[in-house]
Amino acid sequence: MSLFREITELDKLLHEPARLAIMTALSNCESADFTFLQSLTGLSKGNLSSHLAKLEEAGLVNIIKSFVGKIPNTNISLTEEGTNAIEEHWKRLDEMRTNARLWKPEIKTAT
Amino acid sequence: MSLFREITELDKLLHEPARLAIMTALSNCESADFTFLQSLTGLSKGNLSSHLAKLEEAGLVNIIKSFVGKIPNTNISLTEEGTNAIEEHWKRLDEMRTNARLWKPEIKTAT
DNA sequence: AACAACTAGTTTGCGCTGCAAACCAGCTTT
DNA sequence: AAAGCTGGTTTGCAGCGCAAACTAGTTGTT
Repeated sequence: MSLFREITELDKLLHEPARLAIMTALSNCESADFTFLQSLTGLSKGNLSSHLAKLEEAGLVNIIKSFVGKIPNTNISLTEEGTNAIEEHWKRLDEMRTNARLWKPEIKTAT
Repeated sequence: MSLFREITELDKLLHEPARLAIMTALSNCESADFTFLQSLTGLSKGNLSSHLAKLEEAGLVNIIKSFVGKIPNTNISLTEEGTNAIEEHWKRLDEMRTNARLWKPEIKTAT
């Protein structure tokens, strides 16, 4: 029961599909640049930009802007906090599902 | 890459934490009543009511109202469509994660 | 040199949605 | 008979995600 209640406390910041994809991707590489994430997720530049801004504000990602030759480049990586957060998030999702699977297939009432 | 794009096509109706919890719960029992779902999820009656209304509108759950003695009782179960939808949703989440895990831990660029 | 088109993003505006709070109807206890 | 349960529904608004518009600089093209 209690494991289920946790799902309603899931961090919306991480659970939003676009950001879940971004964070999951970042958790499996050292870093990625803006354009890579854009083609990975299929998001528009605008959406990606604002999602990244939110993740940065929350302290979950580091965003480093530089120039590669003459061309601006935005490199994104997880902070330690971000790494922990996305790991924890997937753990909660797993727990919810496996917890439900332990049920007997009966009719559930409140009493 | 393509598996990742799917995440941005995740059904928002199902992905919302409260509804994900409701649907996952229902997928592991024959049916459940309103009060059971409320204590399971910790949602207020108001929220639960409107979430269920949306799921019903979408044809994902059946809602049967009756009286148990003198007390009204609302019983909720998945439709076949609902059963398929939640199963498919979890499958997509799994695919995203496992796909990311296959990556080499390098720096990802667009080129 | 001037102009169009492209790269790499950011900002803005609005429609939708989830949530809390208010409300409703009937039952029950005092 | 009134206060307080149970079992919900409706309402209002704040916040969010998205598309479109915009910014800033680079690379052809003529």
